[in-house]
Amino acid sequence: MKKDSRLSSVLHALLHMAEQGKPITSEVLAKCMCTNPVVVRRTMGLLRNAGLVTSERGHAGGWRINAELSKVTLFDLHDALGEPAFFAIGNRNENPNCLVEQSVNAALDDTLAQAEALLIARFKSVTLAQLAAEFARRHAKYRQQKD
Amino acid sequence: MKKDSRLSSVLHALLHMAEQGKPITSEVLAKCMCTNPVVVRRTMGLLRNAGLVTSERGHAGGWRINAELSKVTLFDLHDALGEPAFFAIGNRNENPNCLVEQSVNAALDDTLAQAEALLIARFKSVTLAQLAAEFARRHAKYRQQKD
DNA sequence: CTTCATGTAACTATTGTAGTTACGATTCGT
DNA sequence: ACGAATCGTAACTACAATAGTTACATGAAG
Repeated sequence: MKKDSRLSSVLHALLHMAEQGKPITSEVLAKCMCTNPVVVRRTMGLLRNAGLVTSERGHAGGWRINAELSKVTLFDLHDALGEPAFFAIGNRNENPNCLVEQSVNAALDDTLAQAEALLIARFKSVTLAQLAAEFARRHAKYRQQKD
Repeated sequence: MKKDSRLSSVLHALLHMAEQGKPITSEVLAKCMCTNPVVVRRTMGLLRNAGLVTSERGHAGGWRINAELSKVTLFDLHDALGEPAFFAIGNRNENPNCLVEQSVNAALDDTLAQAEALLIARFKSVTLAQLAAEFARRHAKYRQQKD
């Protein structure tokens, strides 16, 4: 299956929006992410439903962040996107009668649950503010190398 | 995307094969897993390529385990299946020029890498023998409840 | 009232497993 | 030698979810 890159997308968009004070249009975000404005609206719309961003139509319209960067975590974004599945592997049959299959499912479920718990814990611990700071570091280093 | 259930499938098949001394046909395995013999052959063929099972054609043919149960781990099976992707989420663009996107990718990559390391460690620590033992426990309990 | 934007529906493209059909290639029993 | 049982494999369809595209409606600002 094709990987879901929406979390990656919205993080990219949100950090660019954080840099700018004014609203950014779907058109600009789309160009910046090598895609189409409709895809941007569709994805950002999920964040709007969750109250994390606002959108305005017409002249000087666009998208704006509606939350403190230090209070929005990757988990919040993943949640706003509808909690897409983390894993590309899973059980063949979730409710088997076969005891063999039940044992197999239990073993895989247990392992995946641990990995998911780790992912969720990490997602909850990373904020937009931290990512913005990390970007600032990269940016400073880049400018330094350029000189 | 549809989840990859091949690891689950081959575990189920291998444990049934371990129970039986003689070869099991694709037909029987298929029935047991509610699928088609061709799907079984296709998937089990990957294990044969890795030397974990053997197949024989003709009368009294079928599939047989070709390894010690205590030496085959979930990792070995995942490897034999061609190391399918663990995750259903990922970066939009793996080699971006944009420094913002690089920061985002680095953060996600780091988190996913940790979860993947955990999965791999667990997969390496679980053997077919352990799963067979776990099944035996379930089986005993089930027979006890039935009495 | 025109232009700039978002909102949204509808359709296609993509990607990989799963399922199905068909047929070829072996092996064994008689 | 024949025929049935099995695997081997190609080719095609089904499916599911995101991504991409086209088209058009809606609303806000000048």
